[in-house]
Amino acid sequence: MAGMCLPTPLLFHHAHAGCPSCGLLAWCRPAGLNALQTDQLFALAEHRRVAKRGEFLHHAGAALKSLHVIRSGSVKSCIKHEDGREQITGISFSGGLTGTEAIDGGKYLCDVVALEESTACRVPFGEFERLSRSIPALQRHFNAAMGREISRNYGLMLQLGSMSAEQRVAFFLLGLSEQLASRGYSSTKFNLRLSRMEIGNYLGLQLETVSRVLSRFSKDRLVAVNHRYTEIRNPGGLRKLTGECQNIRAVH
Amino acid sequence: MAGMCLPTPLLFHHAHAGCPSCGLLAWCRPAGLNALQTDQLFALAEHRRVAKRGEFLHHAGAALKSLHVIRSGSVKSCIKHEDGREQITGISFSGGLTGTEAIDGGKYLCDVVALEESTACRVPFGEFERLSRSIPALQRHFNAAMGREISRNYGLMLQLGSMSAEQRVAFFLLGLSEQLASRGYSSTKFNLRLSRMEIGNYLGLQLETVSRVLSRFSKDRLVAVNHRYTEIRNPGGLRKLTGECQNIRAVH
DNA sequence: CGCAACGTTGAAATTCCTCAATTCACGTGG
DNA sequence: CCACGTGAATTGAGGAATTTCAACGTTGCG
Repeated sequence: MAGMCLPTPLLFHHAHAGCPSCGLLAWCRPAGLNALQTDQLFALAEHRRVAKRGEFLHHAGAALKSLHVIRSGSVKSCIKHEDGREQITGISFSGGLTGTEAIDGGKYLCDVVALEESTACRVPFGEFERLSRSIPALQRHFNAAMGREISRNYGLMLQLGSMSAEQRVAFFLLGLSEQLASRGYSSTKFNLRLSRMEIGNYLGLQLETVSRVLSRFSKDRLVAVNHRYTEIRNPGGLRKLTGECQNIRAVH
Repeated sequence: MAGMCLPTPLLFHHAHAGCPSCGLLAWCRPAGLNALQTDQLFALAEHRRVAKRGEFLHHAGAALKSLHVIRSGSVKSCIKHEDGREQITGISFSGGLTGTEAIDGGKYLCDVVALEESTACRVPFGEFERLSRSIPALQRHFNAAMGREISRNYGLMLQLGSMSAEQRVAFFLLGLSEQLASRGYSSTKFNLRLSRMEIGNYLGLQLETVSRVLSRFSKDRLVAVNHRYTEIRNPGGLRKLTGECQNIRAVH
């Protein structure tokens, strides 16, 4: 893991209406907010928080102050045990929301770490909650985002609970592909931002198993893999492996 | 599986202030609502929906109309695949909230099925959402409940991802014990409401494995098991097995 | 009583993990 | 520019844990 554990004093830029490809905007666009409401939400947030690979958006155990909406790049969320073991619980791309697991207890349960050069919008939760009361569409959208997180995890549990190594990896690749496609990237060719170990951790497998499965897929012409560069050659074949469970996404 | 798939016309009683041990009350009590607000919430809900073992609170795929707060008994939530496989994603007792996974897509993803004679309060989601805007404490509490669901699933994922069969079963029993204790039941002696198969499904194990692990625990005097009647004899021993991860609960 | 569902137990098969050796990519410093 | 070290990835072999298949006992219900 490249992550270093320093408190990270990151760069912030303050809100301005012209933030064209803002993650927060991407996040709230589906909410159907009008211009005024969008401005209100914008005024709340600190925009363009920049994090290099391995830097933390927040640490597990810290008091919940803000949620983060990913603007660009990608992050992983992971729970840490006292005994040092770690479990990746999610991977978020632009438009993704992190920190919701902290709302109940008031403390983050997860470390959230950038997987590459990434930017995020930081939304103070208290003020956000207050604002969302006066904007029904925002509240609605927020509830939906929480619900999405819940249902996503259900899918993941299905995976971890009852799928073979091959199925998990196939599922993972397809989910990634779908995610990237919905963000406007190629759905068939991409660079993995995760090491074999991280993938294994996410899927409940050992890194060697991940590697072996990828090799097998490679041999069967389902994918072409060169270290982290990945090309999906036969999505249908992968999908057949997973047993037609495409209705539940693996990656958010 | 005992569940039968008929549309279930269940009994309903309408709200009255004197519903003394109401699940909805249990749910909203921590929210710190005043008498008037409690009345408003009460007026919204249909109370004491009765379901016998195997009956459905709602079916996967149906449009989200209501959330349910469990009042007594227990229910399981499960996702179903097209290919027939099923995965239990949660078990809820009194005070538990179900249906949140439907908020995003507007459709329930889960079947919610009574594990025993149970009662629930049915809360129409649209009206609830509206009411919660005018009662900050309620909104807060609802967000917390959603967050709890999310963090609970993280714990479950940790379990499914990287724990041995023994650890999972130990974890499961301890979680159950803790849950029952917090509901005022004995924490050491209880009747499992789940078959071996259901437990296995929940934990990502085969039913035979569950049975074997329970036998082993029995031999080691960690528990005494007679079919579904279960007695925890040595909680410390179980806890040691799990590797001190008691901070994340397995059962809600 | 007899059937059906549940639970237990054993033995064989399989999957996945652990340990270990090797290669590859990449950055550093001589 | 090349040697070197480091971390990531691949591959193999052996072993452990879990699943699968199968037999059998128990319980409850029609």
